[in-house]
Amino acid sequence: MNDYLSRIEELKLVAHPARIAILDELSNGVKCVSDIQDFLEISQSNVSQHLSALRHAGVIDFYIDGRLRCYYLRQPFILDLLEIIKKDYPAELPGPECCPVTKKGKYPGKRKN
Amino acid sequence: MNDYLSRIEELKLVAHPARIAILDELSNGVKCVSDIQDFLEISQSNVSQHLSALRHAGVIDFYIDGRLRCYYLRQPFILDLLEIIKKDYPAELPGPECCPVTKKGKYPGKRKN
DNA sequence: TTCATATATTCTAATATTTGAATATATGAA
DNA sequence: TTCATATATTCAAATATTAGAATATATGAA
Repeated sequence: MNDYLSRIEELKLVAHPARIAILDELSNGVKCVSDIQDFLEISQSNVSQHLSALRHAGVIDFYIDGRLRCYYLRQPFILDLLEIIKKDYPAELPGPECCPVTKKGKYPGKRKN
Repeated sequence: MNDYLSRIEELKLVAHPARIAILDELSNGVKCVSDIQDFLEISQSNVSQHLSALRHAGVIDFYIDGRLRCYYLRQPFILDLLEIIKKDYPAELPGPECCPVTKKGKYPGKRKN
């Protein structure tokens, strides 16, 4: 229940184009900051800020190779998330029965009106 | 690509405890606003605002039964999202090889330092 | 009609997020 | 040492999100 809420927090943190792009890249393996910068069109400090936010949330982590920080994915949840972000879906779910023109129908719940 | 970005927008919109709770409830079938209010502990106008935001994004829709607005899920993507939000995951992914104490290792990328 | 119920909208204050600019730090090379 | 590279941090401005209060609207019942 608490875990459920923290997953929503994580979702919120991650729901950003640059962050998703970073995570998508990391899902293919370790990347250092400069390599991440190369395919993102944002400033160095901004890349760093995104990495920092993701790291503080435990979504990613890094190890060091000389001057390079080698970032990698830590949260398994992210892999599934990336997958469904890229998946194709039908335009919409089959709806409940209601008139397609007037959009009127019967409420199946117990509330009486 | 454009679709990919709009899915991230949708993710951002949806990454909120009340909205996830609403969508989770709707994933079990049609609900009218009052029934949604009953299990959420937020004001009527706030429920309405969340529903309005979700509807404008095409995530949900409604039909009418008298004074009731019967909301239902429209976006198939949301069902998969709800599923992974509730799924259990191992604490972390198997990391790349690096010293667990000093956190030092070799960068596998082509960048030379 | 009039009323009560169901729901939406508008406005506003509080708060959070995002970004760029400037600056700081750490490390390997010379 | 000194320097250049790789990366982080801090600050401030711009912007977006959230929630409550007040009010509006639509509908069925009386």
